[in-house]
Amino acid sequence: MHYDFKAIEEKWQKNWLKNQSFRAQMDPSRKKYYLLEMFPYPSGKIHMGHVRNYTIGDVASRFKTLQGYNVMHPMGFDAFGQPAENAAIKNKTKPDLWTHKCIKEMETELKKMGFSYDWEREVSTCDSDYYKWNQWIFLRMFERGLAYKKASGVNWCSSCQTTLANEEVVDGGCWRCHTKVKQKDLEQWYLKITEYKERLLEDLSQLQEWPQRVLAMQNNWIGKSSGVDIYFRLKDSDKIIPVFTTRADTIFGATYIVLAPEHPLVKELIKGRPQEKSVLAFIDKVVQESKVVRTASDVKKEGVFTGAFAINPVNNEEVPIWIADYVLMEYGSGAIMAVPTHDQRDFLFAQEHKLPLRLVIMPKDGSLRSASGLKEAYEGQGVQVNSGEFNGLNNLEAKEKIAAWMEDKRIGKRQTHWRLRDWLISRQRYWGTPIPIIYCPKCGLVAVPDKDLPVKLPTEAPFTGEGGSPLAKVKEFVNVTCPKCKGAARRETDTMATFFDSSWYFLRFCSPKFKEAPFDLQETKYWMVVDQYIGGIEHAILHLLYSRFFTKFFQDLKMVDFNEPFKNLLTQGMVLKDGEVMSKSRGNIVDPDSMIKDYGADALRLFILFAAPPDTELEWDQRGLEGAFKFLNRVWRIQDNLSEKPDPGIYRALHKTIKKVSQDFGEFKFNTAIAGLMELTNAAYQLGADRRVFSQLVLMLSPFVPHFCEELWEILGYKESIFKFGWPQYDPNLLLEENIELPIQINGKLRSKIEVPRDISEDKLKELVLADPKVASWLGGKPPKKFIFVPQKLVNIVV
RNA sequence: GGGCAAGUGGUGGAAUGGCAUACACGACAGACUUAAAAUCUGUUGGCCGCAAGGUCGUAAGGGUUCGACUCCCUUCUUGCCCACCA
Repeated sequence: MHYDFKAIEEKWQKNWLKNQSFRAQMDPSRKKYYLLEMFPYPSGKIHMGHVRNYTIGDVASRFKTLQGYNVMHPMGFDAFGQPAENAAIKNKTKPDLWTHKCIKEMETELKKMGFSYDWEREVSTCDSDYYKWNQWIFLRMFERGLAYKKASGVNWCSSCQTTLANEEVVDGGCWRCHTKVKQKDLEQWYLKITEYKERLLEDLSQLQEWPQRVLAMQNNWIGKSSGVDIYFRLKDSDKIIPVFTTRADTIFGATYIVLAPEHPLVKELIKGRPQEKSVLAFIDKVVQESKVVRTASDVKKEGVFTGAFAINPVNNEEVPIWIADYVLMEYGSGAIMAVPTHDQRDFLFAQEHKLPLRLVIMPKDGSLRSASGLKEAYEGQGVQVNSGEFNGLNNLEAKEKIAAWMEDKRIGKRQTHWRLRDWLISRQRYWGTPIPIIYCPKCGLVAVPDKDLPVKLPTEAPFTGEGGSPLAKVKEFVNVTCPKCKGAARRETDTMATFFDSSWYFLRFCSPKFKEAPFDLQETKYWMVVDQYIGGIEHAILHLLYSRFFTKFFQDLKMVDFNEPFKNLLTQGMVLKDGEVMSKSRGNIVDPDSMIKDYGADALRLFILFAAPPDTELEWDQRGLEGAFKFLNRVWRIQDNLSEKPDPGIYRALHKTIKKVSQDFGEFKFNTAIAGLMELTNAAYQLGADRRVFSQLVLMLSPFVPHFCEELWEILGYKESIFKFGWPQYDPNLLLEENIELPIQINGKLRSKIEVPRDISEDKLKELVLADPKVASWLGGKPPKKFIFVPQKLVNIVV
């Protein structure tokens, strides 16, 4: 028979709710711990990824509670977004009703897992109490010029008359009707995150506890790149074309330059030339192409000659000016110098269009002496050749010297470019936060006054997934009076990207019901920063970058007094089945709910933590879950066999386990912590255990399997919840053994073992070891060459 | 193309310079049982050997070291992220 997990789990879930066991209150006399897991999109059902993420968080939270911290562990819902619109269309309901129904269902599922959330702090981003503050924050950014409007290209489906997210472009076509997706210019709202690029980059160095991988990804995304803008002059003109390069050392090998099709100088360059028509046709073709298609990696580089020439300022050579689709207007200066000998892309382009090559860097091994017969670009280091006064220099050295020389002669300037772009937040969708702006024919762009917030999302809107922004069709919403001149005006009908909502929710959790501002200064002073943040690697870039950006913005407004929101970050690994990511489309989902039904939430929690360390992939194994369940039953049965006088060895085992498990907890090594507790359980079977030893075992298990342990704790006679007790301490004296067993190696290979007093002297040990018959036979009568003794570790003899 | 991880028994994994394979799953055997399940107790990296023991062994190759799964170099493979970024 197994323990009655169903009754026990229900009993304690009710008990925790009734006693508000996880209610967190500000208390300056106690040390706080803010533990946060990335809040979910309310799809209705939790999946194994959620179970893993939230179990890791729950265990850490309960451990910190036992350690005596004042723990805040909140939960909420990232409730705006397109899936609700799609589901509403499909199920003929409203996004509002559908979302709230899903939230209810998801709360129930989370409670069934026994997670220790403070439900009093719950927030949903789709509630006007929350999104009001999105609008408020947006207006503060608008006032400072950090929220601004500009025309930009979007993916456009001319058949559905709607914009498409990049994910909705499938093989260059609309996901719904397969019409070829085009690029269309629309006026869109942006946030000027680029204003914070230096701080976002520099402050990464403060985030010592973040995974290297995430730091590297953020670093790449921000993409600081140092190089030189070189000023090419247009032939027979005073016009200057700056080109950006990180390889100034190759400037003498530039045999042509290439402009982006959108480059403002292009039209002027080609005017009246025989090439004008064909160039314009090419530009038309490229510009219309959606960005998704244009930047697809397998596309061949295409380009045309403009008929114009420019002058290379270092040697006054004439070089042809080309236009090609692989040069992007948004990066650098929208123009590049091409050095086919030392850049692979330029090399391929030059081959295709029969453009000349010139070697300027010679590898030191002499394997390459001229550009003829070159099969691919040489991108390695070497010595400068064909480079005027810089010949003979190492190219790395030359790179610096050439840059300085060009600045001197005013033909170039050192320049830093960034990959980071401003953040497009406009969405032509219904289910999101309305952007609080009014367009007045007289006053122009007018901010909605704070006192009129929130701008509420109308409950009804004709959203069909086609035909542009749904809010634009709601007359009562669109038609307003201008707050300034009281004349007729119209509202902005775009909504905000949902990443906006999630960029500050961790601050709202500190004071979720606060009415005067997005968050209460006193509360954030106490609770922030988030001590431990846990979530999926898929948010390594955007969500974390945006949250860091918002935090720095609040810091500038003096709304917070720190510059980074998340001290520690743990990115949990994915849950796999048969080596593949669990997903609906693959049809390899294991439903947590049915696992809870068969084995209980505690067994599920235990398995998912035991099967792999939190930050690596986890392979689902049904038999592993059964194993976890069997282990719990094994622990359960100890209570029937408690003995008054167990073998004293059990006490040493207990204290060893306390030490190991405490250490492992601190490093999030839950799998080895559980292994340690299994060993202690095995020892209890072999050596017997008394009530005290058993209690401590239960106490250490409680963060993993809380219902199970609360029940045993009560059976053991304790009157209060197990989580009101302290984490056990180990006695170092109990860990010391009189005699220890030392391995003896001969030439690094284990050959024998010897039992000696733990604090034995080297001389005494040597005597004993050399007398060992096995050692003697290996020595063969000769004295050892070397005798290495690592106290309390091992002995190694070299013969 | 760039970046970051990782590669250990039949399987998930442990050990981050000092006894390779902890813990678990699976398999095999024994006890209990009329029997099965459950439970308890053992055995379980390969090869040679009746055994004692020997020998090989952490993707491949090299190096550092008394000693390497662990550090360094080269190569291969897999996963993730970024990418016409000049």
